[in-house]
Amino acid sequence: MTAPDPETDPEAGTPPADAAPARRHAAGADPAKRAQILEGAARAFLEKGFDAASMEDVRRAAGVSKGTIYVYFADKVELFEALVADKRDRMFADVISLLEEDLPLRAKLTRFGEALSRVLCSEDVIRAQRIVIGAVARMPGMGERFYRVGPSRMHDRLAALFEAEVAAGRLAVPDARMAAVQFIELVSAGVWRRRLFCGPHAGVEEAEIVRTVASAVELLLRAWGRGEARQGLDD
Amino acid sequence: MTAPDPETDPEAGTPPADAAPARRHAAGADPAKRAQILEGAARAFLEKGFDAASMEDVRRAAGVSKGTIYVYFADKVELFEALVADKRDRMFADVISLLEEDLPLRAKLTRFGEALSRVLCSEDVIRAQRIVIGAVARMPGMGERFYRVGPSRMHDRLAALFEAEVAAGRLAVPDARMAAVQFIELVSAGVWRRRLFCGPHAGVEEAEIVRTVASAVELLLRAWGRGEARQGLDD
Amino acid sequence: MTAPDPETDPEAGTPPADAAPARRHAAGADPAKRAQILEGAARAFLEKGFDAASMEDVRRAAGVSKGTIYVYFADKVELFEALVADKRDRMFADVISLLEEDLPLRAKLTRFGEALSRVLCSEDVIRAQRIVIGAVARMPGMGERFYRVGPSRMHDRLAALFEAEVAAGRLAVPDARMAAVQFIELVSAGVWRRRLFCGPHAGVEEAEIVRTVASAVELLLRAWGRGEARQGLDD
Amino acid sequence: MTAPDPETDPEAGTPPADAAPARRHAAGADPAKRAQILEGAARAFLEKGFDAASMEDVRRAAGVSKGTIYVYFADKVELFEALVADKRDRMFADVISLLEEDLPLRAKLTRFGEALSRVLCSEDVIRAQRIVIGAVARMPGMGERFYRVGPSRMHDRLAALFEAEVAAGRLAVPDARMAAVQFIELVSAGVWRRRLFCGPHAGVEEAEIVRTVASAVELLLRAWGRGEARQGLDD
DNA sequence: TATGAATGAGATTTCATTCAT
DNA sequence: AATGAATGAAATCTCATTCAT
Repeated sequence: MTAPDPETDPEAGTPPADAAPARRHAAGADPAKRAQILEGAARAFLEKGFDAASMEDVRRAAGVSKGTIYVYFADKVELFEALVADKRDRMFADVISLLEEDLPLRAKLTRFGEALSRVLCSEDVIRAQRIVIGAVARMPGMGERFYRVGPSRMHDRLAALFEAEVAAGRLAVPDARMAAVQFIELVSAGVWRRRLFCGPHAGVEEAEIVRTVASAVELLLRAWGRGEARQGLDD
Repeated sequence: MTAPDPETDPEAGTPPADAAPARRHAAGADPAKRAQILEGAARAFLEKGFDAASMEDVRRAAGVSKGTIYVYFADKVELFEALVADKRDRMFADVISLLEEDLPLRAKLTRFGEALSRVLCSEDVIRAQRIVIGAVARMPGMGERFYRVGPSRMHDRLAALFEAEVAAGRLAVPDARMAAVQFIELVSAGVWRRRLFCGPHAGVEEAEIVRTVASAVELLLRAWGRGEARQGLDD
Repeated sequence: MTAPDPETDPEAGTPPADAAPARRHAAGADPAKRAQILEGAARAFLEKGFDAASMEDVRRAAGVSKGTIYVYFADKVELFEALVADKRDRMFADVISLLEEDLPLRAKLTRFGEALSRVLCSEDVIRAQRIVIGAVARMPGMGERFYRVGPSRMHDRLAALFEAEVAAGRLAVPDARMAAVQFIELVSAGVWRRRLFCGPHAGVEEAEIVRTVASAVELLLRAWGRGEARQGLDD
Repeated sequence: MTAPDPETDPEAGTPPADAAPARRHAAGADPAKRAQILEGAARAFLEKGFDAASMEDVRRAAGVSKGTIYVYFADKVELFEALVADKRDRMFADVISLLEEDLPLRAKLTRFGEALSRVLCSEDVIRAQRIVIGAVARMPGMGERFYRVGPSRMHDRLAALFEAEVAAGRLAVPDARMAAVQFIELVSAGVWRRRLFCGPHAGVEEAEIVRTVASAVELLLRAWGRGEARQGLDD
């Protein structure tokens, strides 16, 4: 389901780490060192951005030598792309899994919406998105992969859910994918975009997220909810 | 109404060109040359991004000498901020003015939504937004000003419109501002975010925008429309 | 006596200012404007040094346009050399004139020594000397002219005085010029060199100068004084 | 006695080269490379002066890359200050040591005076002094350190010697420090100052130095010498 | 003749990348 | 295989000088 996309998985092609209990890894093939570098890179890039962070910053944060970084990654761009690929997958998997839970529609949408909104608008993730967006001009492939693995996959899952609900007679959406896209937009309506452009506004956000998601759910159900899904809507 | 905010208007403070019938402009005060530099800067920055575009790129695109650029702008950051301030105001004013037109609600929302979505998702504006977002970490003020003059002002106008419609009995939204924020999010649902991360997908976008805006209007009216505003909704 | 050395007088060759009461001067020939530029240059160079002072600093201090400066002086170096030539002459003339006064030897040497030391060690003159010395590598002629017009001329005058005193039987120096050189060195012994390398030490200098000159006079007269010139020396 | 002043010793703080038997030096810690850079800097600065010599000149003279220079020295000023500190200490130590020799007063003063005068008036040292003096306005600390380590320390040593001679009945100076300052001024009387302002006058200097120092010694002893120290003075 | 906006060569400094150890 | 000192291209910015007005 979240099997690594060979095109985007930088580890593809390296011998399986456990093939032999070798004491020594081939050049650039020690997964622990690779992870260590990525961790340092994450710290350095998140703090300063892609251009402003120097390879020296990365080296210092990772605690390895510069030469080693270049054994594992061909250049700064490849390191950054690998880093994004790495974080990306982790980030979205958890949120998507919320859609698999067995809950009433309204509750499921609410939990999913809040989780997604919290993640997307958290300081670190906002910074990461800013950096990725800012780098799209120079690394177009990376942006597209990010979108495909993240938002786009989310749209697919949610659309499938909506189709099931339509089949079950609890929703009357004429276009499940459009509705899914709209819902995902609505759960961070006003918050995500603002956070992208503005610094964090001291702590107000959790309440805002709850309110925004509730409003998104209500808007959706009021427009397209049927049967039990309309319960509690003062019509 | 859209009078230039003195704090954000980069041209504010330059002596009026007609104070004296001087043929010669003061240093850094020739509006034509200033515009020429900004035009070159726009080309250079839009093509490569803030960091990747060098002042030499700007110079070449603008067709002036490096020294001249530094007569008009103290440094690269100031040049970029001036450029953003310059484009920003022009960009949003037109769209907002569509809300003043005398049209039925559904038509007005559709026209406004399409215009906004077209602007926000056009190649140049997307590039500009990517660069601004990518630069927020280093120039926080600029991002905030952009948001305030653009999206935020839009929210205000649309919320006012919704309140008037509520008073007129054509809408039943419980929270006009939330609804405004949601609508603005919906008119480019799925498109804006995708464009931020991905390159242009040759030509498909106009149709997508029309479809998306129509869906946004329907969702809103289906949920909160009253009286004549519900006409045409197959309930 | 202090007639302008044609080689060093930058005004040489310009038509006499009063030849005709012309309303308009030839290009670069208005002595008032020339003086105005030199005055501004003095302020700018004394404050920042030759390299650190920009022609813009000079222009601002002088209150003329850049173009005008270049009408009067071919380049920055020529301006500086003219400035030095200008100040130089004024500076030394007053001190030398003290040697012409009709006073007993001891008093004359004391007055002359103190005046010389005060001038040479005053903040502005120290700054000027630092700048000239620092510029010798690039403008060797200027340093030599400065030395010839200043210290060297001083040596000549004082040597002549000493010879007269020898003839009068009040001094027994075997080498009048050497004695003159020594005396001039002694009147600012320890002070001038220190001031060249160090910043001003709040106010202590006047007392130090008096003490130093007194000691210089005593040393000279104790070694070479004869007759009445030895009065007051506790032998 | 001439132990390096930690504040002014640029090599202080570098890890001892033998802490580990490492073949490889830490960044900016290879003394040979450091010396190579300083050597190049000396050539470049002595030839052109501080401002006129570019880092490119230094790089060329040193035969290293520009990046390497900036590994060893934070910027141009720090490089220059390190260079001055480096030469300064070497320069004065030798001369001062001459005062420790066991010789009759007259011979000791003569040898010391000639050595000092030769050093201070040699072409390279004169150039160095010009540059330091020219840079005092921008780097006041450096000028003061130069004076303290050089002339000022010299005054102290010589004053101590004079005091010992007074105690031994061979000198009757009323103020040993003043006499020391005077003597140091006298040994290069007329030469040092002239050299500061003027270029080298082919080879005449050695004879001039001998003559000047002899005259200085005679002046001092004639004024203040007692007992055996007066031998040879035709009174 | 005086002006000052424009010029562009050149200055200092940074940093992604390499390669001898 | 890992290291990190060295590299040098390229970036930003300054300023002496020119020339159209």
